[in-house]
Amino acid sequence: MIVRSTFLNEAGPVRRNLCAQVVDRLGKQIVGGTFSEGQTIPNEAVLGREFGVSRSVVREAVKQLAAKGLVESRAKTGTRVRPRMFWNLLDIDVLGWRYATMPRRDFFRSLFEVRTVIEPSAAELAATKASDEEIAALGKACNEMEAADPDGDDAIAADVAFHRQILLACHNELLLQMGMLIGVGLFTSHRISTKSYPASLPMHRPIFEAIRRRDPAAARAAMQHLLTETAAFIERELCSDDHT
Amino acid sequence: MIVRSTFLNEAGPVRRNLCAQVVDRLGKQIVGGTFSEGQTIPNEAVLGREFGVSRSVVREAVKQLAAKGLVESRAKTGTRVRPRMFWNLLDIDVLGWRYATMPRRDFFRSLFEVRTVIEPSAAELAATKASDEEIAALGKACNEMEAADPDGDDAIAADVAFHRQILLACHNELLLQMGMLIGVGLFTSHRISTKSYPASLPMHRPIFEAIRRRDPAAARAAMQHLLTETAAFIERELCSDDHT
DNA sequence: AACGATCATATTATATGATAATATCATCTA
DNA sequence: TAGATGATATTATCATATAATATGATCGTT
Repeated sequence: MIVRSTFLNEAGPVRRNLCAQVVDRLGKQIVGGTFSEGQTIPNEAVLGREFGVSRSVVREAVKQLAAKGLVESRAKTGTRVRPRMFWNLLDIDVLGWRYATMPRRDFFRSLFEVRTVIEPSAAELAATKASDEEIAALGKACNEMEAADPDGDDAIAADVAFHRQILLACHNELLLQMGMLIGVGLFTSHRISTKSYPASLPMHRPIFEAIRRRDPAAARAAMQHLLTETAAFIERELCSDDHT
Repeated sequence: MIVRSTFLNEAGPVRRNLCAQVVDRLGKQIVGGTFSEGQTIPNEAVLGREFGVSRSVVREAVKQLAAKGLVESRAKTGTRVRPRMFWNLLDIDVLGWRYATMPRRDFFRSLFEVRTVIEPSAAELAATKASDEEIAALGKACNEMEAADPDGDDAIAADVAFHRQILLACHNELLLQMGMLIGVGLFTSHRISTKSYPASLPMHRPIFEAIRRRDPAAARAAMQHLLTETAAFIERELCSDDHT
């Protein structure tokens, strides 16, 4: 049942520890709602049988999920799912599981709200603090966006790189990491709505130009514009598509 | 050497698992710089002897640290500290360890930069989306801030509650969790600079009033004002104090 | 000498089984 | 009914053994 991925070193789903696999599967189940809040999940021995691994592996996996705030284990009581409120959504895994199981529309709205909070301010900050090298890198990212095949993976990568470079220019590690969360969201976006890329593409260069001119207000405005327009575009697309 | 905290149920340092203790101690060491980037930490057996616990406990702890991005373990190679860039700073533990070992001035600047990015936008958003109940709660938090003894713990708690309530009113789980990170920072702030509380207190009510009037622009401006002034106040205080 | 294959070794990865700690629940007693 | 007591299930910790695997050494070939 379990694929011993140890033996597949090729392309496929990255070669990983059994423990990591269990974390992933259990995590998905919990975030996906197989077990509801407050419910106790099967005990370690049962999970071990279910996943085809030893109790030690299950334990290590459960500990990791506990560190992510998903569950809490206590002797005799068992391990129970903590209220969603305590889930560490800023954990990249949790976020991924969440994005994967969320209704599309909710996902987009939530993502763009966060982007709207962070990115315009970040652009403003970057216009103040960016070094010449960072500005050059941003220009390069801009070029790569324009050069990439809109339907290929390079396009996504270039888009993510552009936004990441702005955060990088803020010289603030916390902001940078928040940006990486947004990056995860962007990847998910692209996978769902391919048409938004060509639409948003021309709005990127003005952001770069503003930052290069060291014009914070213009940078903020340009980023704000990009986000507003892109959000509206995707909203329309979702409307015409279906009503998931 | 190790205190079996299982036996002390009193006030003291919260009763916790051995595993959690090891996570905490090892985590602090790593973030604090006892081991530098790329360096391999002692193997599981040695760490076990050092902390006075079995290898299994060390393993579970190391797995958790790996989940936080601090280390990476591979067979034969051992467990090595990952580059700081990969550390999951958005993890509440990592952030705490980091704040504790950072120079004060850097800490404050970084914190206020993040707050300036998030909170004005959040205030704006809250003015749009807050429910009547949430506005009432915000008002209550405001009253409690004004009523609290400026030197007591209640003051900090009320301050954190106020800012948290604004994030809560945004109805966005990601923003809320980012806010909780700021909360951790606020606690640290208060512990270092007690004098900033009375200074910032009168700037809170205008924020509440703006949100109650559903005036997004005013809410943003009021929050911006609070942050700018408080940051300046603390900067001055640090200057006159010492040069850590 | 340079290079590649092979093997020894150290370390983590996984498995297994035993004991301790502890929260829940039923039962008993006042 | 309330409180104490004990049985029980489950996690917490420990100890030990085996497997997998990456590093570095050794050796042989060119």
